[in-house]
Amino acid sequence: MGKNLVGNHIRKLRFNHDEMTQQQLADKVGVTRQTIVALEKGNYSPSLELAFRIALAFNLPLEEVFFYGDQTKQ
Amino acid sequence: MGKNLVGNHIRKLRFNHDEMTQQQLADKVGVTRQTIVALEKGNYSPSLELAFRIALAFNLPLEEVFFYGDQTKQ
DNA sequence: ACTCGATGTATAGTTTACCTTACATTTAGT
DNA sequence: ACTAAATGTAAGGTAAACTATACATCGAGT
Repeated sequence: MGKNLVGNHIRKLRFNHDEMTQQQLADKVGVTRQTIVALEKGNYSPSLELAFRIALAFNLPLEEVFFYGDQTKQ
Repeated sequence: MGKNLVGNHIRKLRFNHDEMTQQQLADKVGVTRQTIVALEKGNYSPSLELAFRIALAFNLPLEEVFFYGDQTKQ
């Protein structure tokens, strides 16, 4: 119940990005698949450093992948 | 020795922002002064959530406060 | 029917972000 | 000279991010 205030579009972006799999994204940004799973599920939000690497993996600015202010909006 | 790849402009921004003190910024974003000190010194990078709150405190997009890719550049 | 890749879930362990407290140093004001 | 605000530094503790391993489920091919 971490009251996670940060959301993300990782799952959506993975599919827009040539059907990238969790494992492929994990490898690309240098974490384990478990971490990607947890982020997609919203279990916790990533470190800033990891957030930057994920944004880079999608060639997007960080704020188009992650957003502050509750929920699935935006 | 965290090999911190994320840098920030917090100290600079504090002075541009009506001479805001470490303590004032800490209060505004809901952490202790020690955390601000550590961030300014580059001891570690903040959580994504805290990064968002700090950017909000300066009324700037996150990527104008924090940057990825080594060093004092940018 | 069988295999295999992708995903979901769980548990235990390490690392690091952040807190608390405390004290020392510098600078400005009186 | 004294005080007080702002900053630097350090040590011990908690919580959350992340790893490692393991197993289970589901869908697509063959």
